[in-house]
Amino acid sequence: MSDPLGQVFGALADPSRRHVLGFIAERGTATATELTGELPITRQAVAKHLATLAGAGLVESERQGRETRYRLTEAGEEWDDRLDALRRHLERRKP
Amino acid sequence: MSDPLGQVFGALADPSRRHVLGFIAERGTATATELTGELPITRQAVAKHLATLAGAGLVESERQGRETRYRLTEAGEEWDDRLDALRRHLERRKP
DNA sequence: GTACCATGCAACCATCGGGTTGCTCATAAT
DNA sequence: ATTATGAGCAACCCGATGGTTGCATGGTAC
Repeated sequence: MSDPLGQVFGALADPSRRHVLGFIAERGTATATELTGELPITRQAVAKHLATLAGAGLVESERQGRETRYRLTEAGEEWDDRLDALRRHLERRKP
Repeated sequence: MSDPLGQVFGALADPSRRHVLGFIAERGTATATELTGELPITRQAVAKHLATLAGAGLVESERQGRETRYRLTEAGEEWDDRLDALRRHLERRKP
């Protein structure tokens, strides 16, 4: 809908989605079923989250045989970094 | 609900809310009714947006007589700056 | 070829979110 | 004292969202 910033913020607003982003970031790549083991939700729910992240341009997929591997886009990597920075920013400023 | 980052991202996901943030940023301070003139929505809708922004810690209010003036918190100012930077970031990388 | 495994798709459900209208309350302004 | 203005409920509407279950499909492995 032509509100790129809105889509990105919307995507990052959900904790599961941030977790997914972080997990892919440290693994380099992941599939929906792999991610499912990491979260207390079904594979289909994970798939939806991945679709949202893809819609926001943070993640992209490539089908390899019977599985679909996701990896971060450049924007996704930038945001993963920013998230780290933000978390540290919060830690430092709170206690 | 103890997901500070989520609340902030959620707050920033909405264009009206980003507009409100920017408007207060350049004015220094604003009331709900003032803001209403800036957006195609009712005063009550604006009030809800302000409540959301306040909940995310981006804005704070102070009642002065019969009006309630809102201004940015420190976090709010930081985010307003980051938003500017992000927009410029997007402009530069797209065309 | 048969069985298995990761996906994809669709319907459905409950909650949330952005928005509205309508009314009351308190503080100015006259 | 009356009126006008700004704010604060509360109830309601409806579309989006996070989640589920159930089933169909297409590769892989035997």
